[in-house]
Amino acid sequence: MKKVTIYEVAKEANVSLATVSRVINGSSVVKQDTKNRVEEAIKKLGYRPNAIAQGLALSKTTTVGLIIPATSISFSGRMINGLCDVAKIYDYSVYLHTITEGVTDIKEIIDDVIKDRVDGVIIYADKDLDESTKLLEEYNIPMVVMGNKISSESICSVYFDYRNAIRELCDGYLNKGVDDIAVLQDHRNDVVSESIYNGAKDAYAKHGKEYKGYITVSKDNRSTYKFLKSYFKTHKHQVFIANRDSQALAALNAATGNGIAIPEDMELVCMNESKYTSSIRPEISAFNVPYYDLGAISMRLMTKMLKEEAVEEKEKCIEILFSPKSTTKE
Amino acid sequence: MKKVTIYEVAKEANVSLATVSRVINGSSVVKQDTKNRVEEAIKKLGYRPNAIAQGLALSKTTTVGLIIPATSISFSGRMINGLCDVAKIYDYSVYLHTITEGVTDIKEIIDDVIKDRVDGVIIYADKDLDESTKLLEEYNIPMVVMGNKISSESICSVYFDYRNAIRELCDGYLNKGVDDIAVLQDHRNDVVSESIYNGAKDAYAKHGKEYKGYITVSKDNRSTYKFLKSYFKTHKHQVFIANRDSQALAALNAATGNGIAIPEDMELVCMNESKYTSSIRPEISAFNVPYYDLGAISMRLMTKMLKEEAVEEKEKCIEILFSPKSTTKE
DNA sequence: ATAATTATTGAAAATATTTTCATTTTCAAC
DNA sequence: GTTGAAAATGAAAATATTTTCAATAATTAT
Repeated sequence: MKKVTIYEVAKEANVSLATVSRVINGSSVVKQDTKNRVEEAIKKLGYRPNAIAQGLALSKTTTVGLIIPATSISFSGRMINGLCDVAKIYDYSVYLHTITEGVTDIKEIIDDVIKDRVDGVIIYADKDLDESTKLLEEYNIPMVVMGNKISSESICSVYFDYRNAIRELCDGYLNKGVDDIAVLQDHRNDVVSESIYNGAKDAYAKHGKEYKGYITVSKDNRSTYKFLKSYFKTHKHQVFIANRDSQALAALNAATGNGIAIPEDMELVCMNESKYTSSIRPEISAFNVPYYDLGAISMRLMTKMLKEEAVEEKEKCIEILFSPKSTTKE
Repeated sequence: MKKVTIYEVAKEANVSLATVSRVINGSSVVKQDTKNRVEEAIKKLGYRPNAIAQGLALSKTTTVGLIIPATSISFSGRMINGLCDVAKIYDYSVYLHTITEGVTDIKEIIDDVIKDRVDGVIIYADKDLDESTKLLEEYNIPMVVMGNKISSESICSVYFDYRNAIRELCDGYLNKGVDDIAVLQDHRNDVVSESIYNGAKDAYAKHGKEYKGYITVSKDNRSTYKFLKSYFKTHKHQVFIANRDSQALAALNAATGNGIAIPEDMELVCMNESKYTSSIRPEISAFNVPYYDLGAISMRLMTKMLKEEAVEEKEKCIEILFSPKSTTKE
């Protein structure tokens, strides 16, 4: 229908394309008088710059590709939100690509982002990076990895300090003489599990003990409950730490179902506070994991890489805070 | 660094740009022999088409803009997943834009998608559409609305049949003589709340009764629990229906905390089954809301609109299925 | 073998912008 | 009123593709 280009604007304002372009891009050299004329013409004709043509002319698209495992979206909505908010501030558009484990060929996604000529790629990877991301380095496409400590010439990373969080938690318990601490994990073999394991080990080592309280279950929640229901028939711990909120729910229900009172008989701690961990009773302790910040910081880092501002630290470790159950007062 | 264009490929294969373009786009007219030569050249040089230049030449970007309220991401991860999966099949790229209520100016997002020259826009809107989306119609940009029954010349919509779901649920109870059915809702005034209300009203009307069991609370979960904890001190219902899974959790905990046994004293039903509703005990009944399908169907509809295939129905209502608690066997 | 037809290929224009470099205008200083 | 410098502007090339239309090559029918 109506298709207004810079050319029409130029004609309307009686100037050249170059001048219109200068006005659009806020170049300082153009005279106030002509600037006004151009701006009027733009408004009158309803002109809107064409990002595609700009992208072609500049060989730069002000877009970034966000690659995220489908399963992570549910618990990382705030991360996406933070990322998008910051992208908006710096005028970047975000391409979204989801990975379905065992189905998606990551190589295809990489092909896509290269084809779309994104300026940078942000990827959520709680495991080692896929081989195909190497291609991005070859193409000199800056990359930010979220959720994992990985870095190289063109890669920055932002991740949570689970290790320290659980180290301090365990240390606190050990100081009080509480040393039967169990950690529940699914067998995903991700970096969070690993950090948690290492953090606990650290704390035990500090106290001259060996850590053995690691319990592994399937990642399916229904079977988590099932497993724990029978597990708690024969086991009881002083402290029980669950990674995901749904696992904490399962643990809570399985424990109370077996007559184990929370927190009297067993303290339950969840590594990821959520609206679910805060809408159950008895209240449980949880760590507040600032996902919004993860996304926001990652995107900010990306803009720095793209604008070639100084990146003071290529690896940003975000602290996660223990929020004891008392924060949720009735 | 290395920047291979169609021009280099042409030179390498000893053909013209036009021929390379034809090979890339799978045109049938090109001779097998030259086709092979071109394909070899492409592989040898590692050529990758530039979507930006294609976009400019074709005035069509094979991209769609996805606009979604930030708060919806957490419960609609599968929707995004379904949408992206289908987008991938049809070779569309997805731009993601999040709305933070009270903060984001939707007009700016619309400006962005127009600037990016997306071919279509898919928006999750559980309320009426923002005025600024009118601009998309002016620009003839096809639109699919998810979560709300809205349609016009250039707008299709896909939504869940909450109304019928709850109508049948209530009807079933009323048939058994159970008529004290309470519905818990936050005061978001969205289309889901409205459907639920209307569905209940329908059922009661069918039985010649007036529906009055509507309970409204704030949307903050902590206060939901708080509210219900005191509510259940003085009230008790035969059936209690919560919309969101977190509300169901709060209700479950508040009820049992007041000595109301679920399901013996009161049946609890959640309109949105999730991994949370299935990891709690006692088990509660819930509706399985196929979010993946919502996204997938919406995207498929979009591709139809963009390829100008026949769109047989502009409004697609997706059935949601009751999955009684017994499905989660221990 | 030749004309007619069909299949294949290439040249050039079109897509909407930015940017370099050259030109023109403005304005102060002489 | 020149001159010179600085400020403002414009012409044209560059960005990487697709597509139309014309030209050439191959094939078929005569």
